[in-house]
Order: sequence, then C-alpha cells, then structure tokens
Amino acid sequence: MTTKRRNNSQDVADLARVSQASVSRAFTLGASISAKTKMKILAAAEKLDYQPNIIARSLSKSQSGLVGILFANWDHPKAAEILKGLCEAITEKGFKPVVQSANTTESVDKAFTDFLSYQVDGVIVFSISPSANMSALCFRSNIPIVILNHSTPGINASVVTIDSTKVGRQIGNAVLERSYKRITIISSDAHSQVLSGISDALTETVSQAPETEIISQLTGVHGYEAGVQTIIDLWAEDVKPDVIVCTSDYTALGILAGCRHKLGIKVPEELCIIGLGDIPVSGWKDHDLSTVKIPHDELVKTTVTTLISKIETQSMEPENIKLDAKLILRGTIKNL
Amino acid sequence: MTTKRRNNSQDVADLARVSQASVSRAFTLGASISAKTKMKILAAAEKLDYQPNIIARSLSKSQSGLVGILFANWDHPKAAEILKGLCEAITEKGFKPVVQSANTTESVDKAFTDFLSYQVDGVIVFSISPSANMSALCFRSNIPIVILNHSTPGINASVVTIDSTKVGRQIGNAVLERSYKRITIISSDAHSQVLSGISDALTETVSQAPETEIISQLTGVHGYEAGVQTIIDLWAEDVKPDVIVCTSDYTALGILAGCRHKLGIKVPEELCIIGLGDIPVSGWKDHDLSTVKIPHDELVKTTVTTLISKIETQSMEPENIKLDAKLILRGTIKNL
DNA sequence: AGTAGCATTGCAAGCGCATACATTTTGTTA
DNA sequence: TAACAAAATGTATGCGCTTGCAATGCTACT
Repeated sequence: MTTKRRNNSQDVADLARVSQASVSRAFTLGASISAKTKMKILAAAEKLDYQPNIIARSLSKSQSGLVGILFANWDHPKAAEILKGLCEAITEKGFKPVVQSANTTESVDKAFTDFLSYQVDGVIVFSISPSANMSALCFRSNIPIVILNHSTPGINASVVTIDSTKVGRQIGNAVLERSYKRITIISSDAHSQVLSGISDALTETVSQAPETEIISQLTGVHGYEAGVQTIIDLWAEDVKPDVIVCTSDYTALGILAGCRHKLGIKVPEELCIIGLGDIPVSGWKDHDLSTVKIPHDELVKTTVTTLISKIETQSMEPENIKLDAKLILRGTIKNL
Repeated sequence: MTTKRRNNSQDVADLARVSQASVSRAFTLGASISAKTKMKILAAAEKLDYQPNIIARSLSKSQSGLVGILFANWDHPKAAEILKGLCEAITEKGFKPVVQSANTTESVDKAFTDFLSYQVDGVIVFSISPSANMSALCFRSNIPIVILNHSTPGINASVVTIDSTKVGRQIGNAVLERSYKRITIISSDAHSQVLSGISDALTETVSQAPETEIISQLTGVHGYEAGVQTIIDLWAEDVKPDVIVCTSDYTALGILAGCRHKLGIKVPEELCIIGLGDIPVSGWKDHDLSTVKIPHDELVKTTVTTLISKIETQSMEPENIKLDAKLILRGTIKNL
C-alpha cells in the first residue's frame, strides 16, 4: 500500500486558487487576510482534511510549543492528579506536554538531552532535580526550568514548593499546646526539601518549650508495611515518643495500624500521629489521621504559570515560590 | 537580551571542517561514515552543545516520533502506574509520548485534531473511545490507534482489554462453590466493556445453578462514600443479596465499611463482597478484600507493543487483544 | 479622474535536517 | 602499478511552514 501523503498548505492553496502564503495566513491568528479568502481557504482545507503541520511551523518559527515534563516520583499518592493538572494547564496555555519518566542520574540526563533535541520551550521537573550540567546547558540554551516539589542548591532553575517552615511551626505549636513532649520524625527521603523545612522549624519551635525534645529521626522509611514494622521496632527498642511526625501518610497509616492492631497503643492518648499529604484514605473513619493538606492544585497551576511566563518573556531569572499548606487535625491528635 | 541561536549541523560542520551532510550522517545510526570523521564531528558537536534538532529531522523524514496519549480516566486507581508504564514503554521504543487529558466528546475531538497537527505517528487512548469521525480521519491519515481498557463497536482501532468474560465465569464459579445464591452487581460505569463482560458471563454461569439469581444491578455508584451509602440504602429497602460484585475496589471497600461499622452485617458469613482492581489498600489487613487483579503492566506493554508494531509496519488492521485477569480470594468471601 | 494610503495577496527565502546523486577517496586485485 | 569496486564525502534539493518584501487591489479624498 502506497502511503498517501497528507495534504499540505500547497494542496489547499491549489484547491482554493490562492497562494500558499495565504493558506498559512488563514491559519495564523491575526494575520492579514480578508474574510472572504479566509472562508474560501477554510472550506478547501475542510474538504482536504487539512490541518497545519505543527512540526513544520515549529521549524520555521524555531519554537516547538512543547513543554517537557520530567516525572520522577510516580509513587507519590497524588501522582496522577498532579500530572493531570500539569498536562491540562500546559495544554490550556497552548503548549503540549511531552512526558518522560526518570529517576536515576543518568536517565534524568538522558531525558534532558532528549528534551533539548525535541526543542522543548521549557521543562517542568517533578520531585527531582536536574544535574548541574543539564541545568547549565538549559540555561545556555535559554530553556527555562521549573522544579515542583524538590530543590537542590546551586541549580539554575525556579522552584515551587510548600512553605515547609510554616508547616513545621504549625505542627510544633499544635503539639506543644497539647503537652506532648517527645517527638520522633520519620521520613522516606532524607534529602527532601519539605522534610528539612519541617524538621528545622519544628526543632526550633519545640526547643523553646521546657522538657520538649526531638528524641529521634528516622529516614528511609517508606510505605504502609514499613510503618507497621517501624513502630514495632521502636517499641521493642524502648524508644517511645509521644508524637510521631511522618512525611508520608502511607507510613503514618502503617504506624497507626501497628499501634492499634499489634501493640495496643492508644492513639491519640498515648501517642499522637501526624502524616503528610492528606490522601483520601486518611480521611476515612477507619483511620482519621491528622495530616497536612498540600495544595497540589495550586502548586501545579503556579508551576505551569511560572514556566509559561518565563517562556514568553524569555526570562531565565530563577524564582523561589512557596505556597501555604494546611495542618488538618483529626483523631490521631488530642482534642483541645 | 538577544536570544542566541542554538548551534545547528552547519555550525558543527564548519568547526569540524566537513560538510553538513556528514554531520547528519554522524548522528544517523548505520549511515555511511568513517570512524575517523565521526569522531571529529562528535568532538565538535560536544564543544558546541550540539544536539540534532528532532523537529527538523521529523520534517524531513515526515515522521515525528511522537505518540499521542489520550488519557481520560485520571481517577482510575492505577492511573499513575498505567501512564508511567505507557510513557516508559513508548520512550524505550524510541518515541516520545505527548499526553492529552480529555473526557468530553468535544475535548476528545480537539485532542485528536491536535495530535494530527503534531503529526503523531500513532495514538493510544485510555478508558475512552474516539468519535467515529476522528477514528476515520486517523484511518485516512494512516495513524494507528490502540484503545486501552475501553471499546466502542464500529471504530477503526485496535483494542486491548482484560478478558472480562473469563473473569465473570470465575466469579460465578467461586460464588456457586460457596453456595451463595443472591447476587447484586454494582458498577460505576454502565458502558464499561468490563462490566458487561463480567455481567454476561456471571449471569450465564449462575443461571445454570438452581435458585441462584442476580437480584439487582446498580449503576453509577462510584467511590468509597457512595459504597457506604449504597449498602445502607439496599438494606433499608430490604434488598439483601448475599454476594455483591463491584466493578471498583473503592466502592467495594465502602460497602465493606458500611457493613462492618454501620449495619453490623457479618462479612463473609452473611455477605460476600468482591471488588475489581486490587488496589493496595484492598490487601491491607484492615480490609482484606476479595477482588480481581488486573494485569495492568502487561496490558500497558501489550498496548504499546501493538501500536509501535503497527506504526512500523504501516498496518491499519484493527486487532482485538484480551488478556487474563486473576481472581484473588481474600477475607470477604468464605473459605472453601 | 488622479492619487495617496491602506489592506490584501503573492513571491521567495529561509528554518535544520535527510538523502538521492555526483564526486572523491580508499582498498583490493591482477 | 593499473584498474576497478566499494566506501566516504560533498552537493543540492526538499520536507511544510512563516514572514519580509514587493506587487496589486481597493477606498477615499481632492
């Protein structure tokens, strides 16, 4: 079967008896063309199944209309929601998202060179940071980068995150008000921007109250099962905080389950548990977990808006944007 | 700031003192070029941050290397996993995924025309079907379509789904073996291919056993809260099946919670509950829900493989591929 | 009627790369 | 060493579109 060529603007031009340039103008918003010939051209285009070839347009305008999304953390509880938001916002701005999955250093670099090859007009990175090399390369190539939910110093890119310092203070205050004393922090990712923000602010806040202290900080604990095991281990080692702050709801739920079903620890009387993320399950009656609601939607929109504005103004100035998250107090912390 | 042009193959050619064509060859696998000049060119390219411009390559080869993904159902419990799998498999095959979100008829059509404009080499559609118009247009344009997890008759596209008929029979047999008699089917999406397959096969299977029947079939019930409410309503109306088959785990979990916490119905003694999807929560001790494990990974890989092979062979022949799903019996059905 | 001034259209030159074809270089064999 | 095949390289054209510039058509005004 001979693959028949798609119709191009010349074909339309021939049918409509105009020049190829006029066809181009008919499909360019605000171009100089009379209503009459435009009609004629659109009719011809319709007849020929013609759609402008964006690849060719990209080439001649030297901008692709493509935005690269580098998505690292598919296990994030809101991964789908976030990616959906990114894609929709990008589309709405008249760009198209090209999605790459990557989490190792090499694959991230590979993804970036691919993006460069595809002439993306900008890049959004979720939950990971590009290498210094790549961010420098993008900088040289005038391709703005916005990083969502992660941050590495010394990188030439804008960053959008929650204000984890504020969150840390809020947690600290909530805990103090309820006279909890001994705190343990459990996180999955030691290098998380969010963790260090919360951890620092929490430390600072509680250190001002007598007899209050952070007795331990565990890292690399990730997921429900790990949570169950962790609380069992802690109690076995006689490390008994009365507050556990967890940078993941799943882990927090595991800890909660361990307390209730394995150890018979009374929550919130004996132990207060605070998660992070407010995944739907956390709100279910069965669990009723105190947690931090992260304004994902807002984060996502801000990320896209920031990137597109940089693309359009050709600005490579890095910005650092922090949005407020909200502490939600449910059954796993004492009522006041 | 004057945006400096990215270096192109001519720049590299000049630096390496070769022709532009040779540069092109240096970056084309299997092209006729000596190792020596190739080295020279790659060195020059390195020095100039040069990467071949894929947009230009696409134009001259008239194939973009882009695969459109039309993603409709972001609420699917495995949405992230599925999209990740699609993106990674596509990338691995040397293509790039362009993701569009769409669920209304108009937005789907819009997404398709966008895909056409971007000259995608193929399209994957998740959980929705393109309009007859669009699928015909793609057919005319030689752009193969593979639909994952959905199906509409009379569409010129390939389809990859689970073999829901088999699942229906398995459920039917499991239920019969345990002497449950009265069945209710609850689904979110009345038009789901999966639902009708299961429903038909289940009906057929149980109809061969005396006194066994499907007493009711509810549609449009979606999510945990809806599940809770549904079971309450059923009992209030005195509609009391002893098996509930649910085409969503979330809904099934809601029903389970309603039974245990609101109505005091004993599961699995008085009521058997079977979900669909095997989301992680279903496996947790707290719930231990019987369900159907869908081989998402395999579905995804098959989808991509099928599409790419069609792209490469220029085949527009629709295929209908069905994969086996596995019934997982846990605590919400009686042990044998 | 003549013409300035503007809107519309056509013409042609790229955008960066691939590739058919022509030409040169290399390697092989008698 | 000559002669020829094969490999490497160069030349030139086209992919489908945008856009600067030139040519044309139209309107209104003197």
